[in-house]
Amino acid sequence: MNRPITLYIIDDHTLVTDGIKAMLAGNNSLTVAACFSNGADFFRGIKISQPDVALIDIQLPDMSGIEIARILSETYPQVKTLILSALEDEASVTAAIKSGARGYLTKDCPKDELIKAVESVIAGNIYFGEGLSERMFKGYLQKLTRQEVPDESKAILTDREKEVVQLFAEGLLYKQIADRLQISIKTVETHKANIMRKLEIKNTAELVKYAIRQNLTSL
Amino acid sequence: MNRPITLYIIDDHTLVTDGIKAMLAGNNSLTVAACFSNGADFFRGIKISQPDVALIDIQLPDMSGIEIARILSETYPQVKTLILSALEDEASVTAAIKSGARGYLTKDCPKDELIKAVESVIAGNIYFGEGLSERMFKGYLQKLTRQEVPDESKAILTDREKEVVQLFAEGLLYKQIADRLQISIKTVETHKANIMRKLEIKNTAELVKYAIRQNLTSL
DNA sequence: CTACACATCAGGGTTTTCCCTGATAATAAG
DNA sequence: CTTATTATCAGGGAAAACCCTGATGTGTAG
Repeated sequence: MNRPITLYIIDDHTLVTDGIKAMLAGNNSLTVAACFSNGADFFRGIKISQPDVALIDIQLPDMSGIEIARILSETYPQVKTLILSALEDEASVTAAIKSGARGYLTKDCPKDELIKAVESVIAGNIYFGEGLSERMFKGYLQKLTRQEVPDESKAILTDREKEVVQLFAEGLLYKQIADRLQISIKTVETHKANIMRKLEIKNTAELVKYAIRQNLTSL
Repeated sequence: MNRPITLYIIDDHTLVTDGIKAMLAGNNSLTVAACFSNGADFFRGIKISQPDVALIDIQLPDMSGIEIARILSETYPQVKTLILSALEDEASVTAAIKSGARGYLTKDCPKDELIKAVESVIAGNIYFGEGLSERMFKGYLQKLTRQEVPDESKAILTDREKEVVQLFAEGLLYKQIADRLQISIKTVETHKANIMRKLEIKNTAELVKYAIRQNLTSL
């Protein structure tokens, strides 16, 4: 028999990691080598030994799973990464692939799919849950080759723009932001417009949510 | 040996439900009788047969776990409810207890804690994860008995106002909200003003954050 | 019956935001 | 040296949001 496939899980929800471990307990072709609850711990761990596959939750306390996948694909390209997410929005999926991940699983996938996904990426394939593969992947590939996918995880915003986002997310008015940053209202307007264009969002509510996701403001 | 404790799980993440099922597979004092991925299915199921404990995720596609707990405590008070959440903010915890839930577990709790929690609520206790019990519960009790703290979880908002909050948090304009709710812009203005006064907030950013905390909109 | 909360709406004015078309300077990259 | 990016700013008008005062009908609890 072959050496079992080793798996690292990066997820801060013990119930999820324990659950996966329990599910794979009887499976001797797949073993959970280690679990990490945040990015920092994971990177410490991977220096010591590398798994075949890393199953990474997208939402982590210290950094985004996408960011981890990106770094991982550069530093340990032989480690296949699978992104695990509660959501299934196109932006996250495309961001996941752009980051170098080999697959995208939602937490509401059937348990068999997890095993299938792991075996699939080990075999060198890219795996997406069910209908997702066809529905999104083709369209995505077209976009990818043309470099026109806006990738939130990469945060194309400049430092100044991030400051502005943060202050908007704190609820400040244009005038107040202008005073705080010692610039004119017009400049704040320009920044806001640029931010909205870059993030492809249309209202302040989305801006606030973006700021929260990026840890620019607290909930 | 006693009849095993029966458990219903309400969570739309199959990985979580399957995980818990797998974890409890070898435990014969506790069995997962059924899993539901949304509130509607759950209420259909509970009409047929009632479990001892319902483990309810706070974020569900059709309604809040808090709302389910509230209804459940009124219609089937003998069913003990445990709220399962990814977050651990005070507002959610207090909301959980006010809704009639007997305990609050975060998804990053150790697996033993789940069993402990279930056994604890069956024994008639109220269970909170670790430090949470002392850190929050006492303060909460004080608030409850004195009714003098503006308690966000109490959500003094009317149903109509919650609808308005939700739509604002989705980024809709006054006009769009008016159209959606089939009322005039002036009425939307009134609702917004009342909401802001009640919540003691001064800007839309805070409103969005409130909506997110209350699960009225997604991040 | 009488409050009280709730949801509805109006007029009218002020403030803020949004949108458009511009411009300038500094700095970095090619 | 040219080009791109970033950060800065202006004018002017349209749209939206905000603020204040006030009103009506419908329930519901005492």
